Amino acid sequence: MPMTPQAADPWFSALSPPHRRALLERARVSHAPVGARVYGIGDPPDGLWSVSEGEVRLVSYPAVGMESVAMILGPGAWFGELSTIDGGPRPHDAVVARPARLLHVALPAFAQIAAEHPLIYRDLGVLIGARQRSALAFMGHSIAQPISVRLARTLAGAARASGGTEAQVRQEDLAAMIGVSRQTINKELKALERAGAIRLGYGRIEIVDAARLTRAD
Amino acid sequence: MPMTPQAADPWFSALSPPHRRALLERARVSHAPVGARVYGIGDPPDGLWSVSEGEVRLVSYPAVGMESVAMILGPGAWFGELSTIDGGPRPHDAVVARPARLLHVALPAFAQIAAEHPLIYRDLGVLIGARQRSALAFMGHSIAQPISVRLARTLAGAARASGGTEAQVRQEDLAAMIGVSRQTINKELKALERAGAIRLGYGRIEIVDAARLTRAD
DNA sequence: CCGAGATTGTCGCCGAATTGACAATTGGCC
DNA sequence: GGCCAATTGTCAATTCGGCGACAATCTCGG
Repeated sequence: MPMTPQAADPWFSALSPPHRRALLERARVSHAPVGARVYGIGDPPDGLWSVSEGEVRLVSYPAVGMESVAMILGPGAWFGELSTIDGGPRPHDAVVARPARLLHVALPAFAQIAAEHPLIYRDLGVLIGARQRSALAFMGHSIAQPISVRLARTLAGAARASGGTEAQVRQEDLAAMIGVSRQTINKELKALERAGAIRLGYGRIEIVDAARLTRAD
Repeated sequence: MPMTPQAADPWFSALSPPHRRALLERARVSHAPVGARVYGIGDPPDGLWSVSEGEVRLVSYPAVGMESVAMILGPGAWFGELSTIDGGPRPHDAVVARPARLLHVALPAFAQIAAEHPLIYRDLGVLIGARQRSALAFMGHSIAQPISVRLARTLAGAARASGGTEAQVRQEDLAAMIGVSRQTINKELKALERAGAIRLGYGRIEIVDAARLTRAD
């Protein structure tokens, strides 16, 4: 595990060296235990964040009493860019799912970076664009693809975020991400396990055969 | 109807005057008939566009033989920002739905603007951010809200895009936008009509009582 | 003015997913 | 080590929306 997992992130590693350096220099390190809320939905912006270690999840509440995990962020991922660029309220809760070391570029620090490197806004736009492309792909799937396919992609994504072959999610989380009931997810997962693609555990799912998983049939 | 409907667009009108001027100065006017494709899905970026008159729709194809209208753009709306900032392929087809006058800021022109006004990238990021917030809201609804609510919001949005109280969409388009069958949409529309919220026509839907429409129950 | 194609209105049947319920299993904590 | 809460596994009943089909209505172009 490298000292700077940010180097493994496609967005961050594509930045120009001065921009990379500026972000890292202005960032403060902090640690947060499981359950901590980095920021809450509706909060005013407080700058840009990155996960160095552990896991952060962006969750929203589409209806009262319902919780939906929108994104799982592992080491190297940057987040909080939307409110940072447009100044609007946070669209998600960001909660720590596994003990985390975080980088935080506070809003004044970001403003200083921007004053020195105005093109940092272009980078931020590219990051939002990447999120937008993910969102578009997700919407396409949710309308057109059967549950088995969506489940397979969600599983693969969750495992990739954690950087391994294991997704630490409850079946109920998967259900909320995809928008179906837990019972339906359980049935599909059992089918995937019978097919030898995954192995089911308590609060975690191990991916045994990634090829068979994504070749959803 | 003003000479520059762009002034009515919240994004464009919030730009700094120099940025506004730069975009308008570098833009070329063009006209396009119904059915014309401004750009196609997968195309390399060719710059930024805006609707001056008429209507453009962004459509995607989540599955073979399936067509889904993602967004309806009326006078004043700017589009094409995603590929312009990240250089990636177009995520949609942009097709003309009503005879249109368009503004086009070609990629080299945009590069010149950016060289002179680097902060234009911030504006572009804000525009993508607005789209991202819409997408997040949409995803929340599509998972959690009943069809009647999603239909009401989609109708309201379609009418607003056209700048009036009438949405020029086929029921089949609504079905594809929301992700249900045309028959289901028809049933819900009939219910809304009985409730006095809308009036149904051939290829168009008139909104009679916007309050009753959004107070979906 | 009229015909062809497009769009809407409405069946009934069927399959899939939700709901509600409950037992079995697991993991953490005192 | 043992208890409690959380999670998983599974069932039956029921509802909801999809699909195929077809008539009715509308629009547009010749």
